Amino acid sequence: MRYRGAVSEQGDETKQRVMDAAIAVFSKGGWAGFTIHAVAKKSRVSLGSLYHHFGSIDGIAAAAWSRSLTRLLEALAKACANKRSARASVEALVLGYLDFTERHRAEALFIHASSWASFMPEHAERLGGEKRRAFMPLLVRFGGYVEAGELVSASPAMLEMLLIGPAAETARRWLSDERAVDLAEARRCLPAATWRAVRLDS
Amino acid sequence: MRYRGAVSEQGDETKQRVMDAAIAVFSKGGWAGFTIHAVAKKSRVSLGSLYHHFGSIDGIAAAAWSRSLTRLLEALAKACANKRSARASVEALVLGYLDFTERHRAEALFIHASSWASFMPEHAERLGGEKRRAFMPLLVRFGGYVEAGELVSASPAMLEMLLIGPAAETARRWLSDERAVDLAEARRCLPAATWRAVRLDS
DNA sequence: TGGTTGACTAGAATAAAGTTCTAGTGTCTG
DNA sequence: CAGACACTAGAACTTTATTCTAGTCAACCA
Repeated sequence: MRYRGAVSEQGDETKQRVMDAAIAVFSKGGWAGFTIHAVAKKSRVSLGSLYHHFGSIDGIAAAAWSRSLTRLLEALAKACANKRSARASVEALVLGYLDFTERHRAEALFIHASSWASFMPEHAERLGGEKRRAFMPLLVRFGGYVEAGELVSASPAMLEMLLIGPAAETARRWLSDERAVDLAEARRCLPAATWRAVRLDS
Repeated sequence: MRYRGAVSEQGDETKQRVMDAAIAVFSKGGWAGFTIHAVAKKSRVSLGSLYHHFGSIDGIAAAAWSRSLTRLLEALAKACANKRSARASVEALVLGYLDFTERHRAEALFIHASSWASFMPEHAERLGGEKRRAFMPLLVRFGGYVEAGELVSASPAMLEMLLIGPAAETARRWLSDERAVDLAEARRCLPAATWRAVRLDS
């Protein structure tokens, strides 16, 4: 009694376990340690299953990246969800990014270390689309503030750069060297600075 | 009559050619095509020489990354060099980043695609140090503006995030998909926005 | 109920990539 | 001139990614 539709629960569980293992393996040894054998061993899934589910080691990385990014964006959407003002939303977004980075270090590391341009063509396009879709709720929210004249008028893409640029750069640096950046200071400094960059009236 | 000090000109030329080849190879085929055999073929340097000069394929990537980053930071320093005001410096920095990205696409791609955390321990520490050193002139300049009360008071690291965060994020996006972001709009929008984020008095 | 199908698992065999090794060449230096 | 040194060369070897053959197991159906 294990079937439900075309894909079994067991297969799905296996996939989740593989992605968990991939992130753990990468987190411990970087690209150098990120081999399909290491992922197989860590997840206790055979090579055959790995290739059945993911097609290649890039496929594993792409799936794990995608899942991690989705989680990050969900966390950000949730962080802004109940905020009333544009300013509160912006600040919650920035803090949410920093929080996710600190609380889910391995996943954040994986997101930043493996930009989807690195997985070649086949994955790149699909992942780009997924990213765009996952970003939608945030774009809608902040697009609304632009319409309402509370944020600078700019294309969604530009707004995104201004909103997450400093937080993303900070996350990157912290992930590659925790001493390089003080997250506590970032939490104090970045939300207001980001707000200054995007608010409409000075 | 080819010697000058401990290292020959010929060896140095070879190294440069290898780094050029590495960047070209990566630019064309991403990580998937980035093999030591491909770099050897493209640069027309033998495997023996490659390993003599760089030690490993990671060593090649690290050297190319380091050289590219140095060039970027030199371009940024130059862009700010003759600017008098804090605002002009900030705006020149942002525009310089976007210009470098567009004019040296392959190198910019390499910088962003291979964050030094990816090359494991041995390279990571050295590269971190090199980056910090190369950043020095900019930190001094902008640190001066902080002292003078023209920029928000923040640690050098925080200031760096605010200054290059949005431009770096924009570069990343443009490099992975040129349609995703409009560089012309970025040039219009980011300098002023970055300035708003870092200027002291509102 | 017993055979067929399809998702999934398993790991040996193979192909591809990274690294090491031995053997040079040519130049400088004592 | 002889030894040391920087560099070049590519074959041999090792490690890693991928493919292939051979299963197991649950659902479905004649």
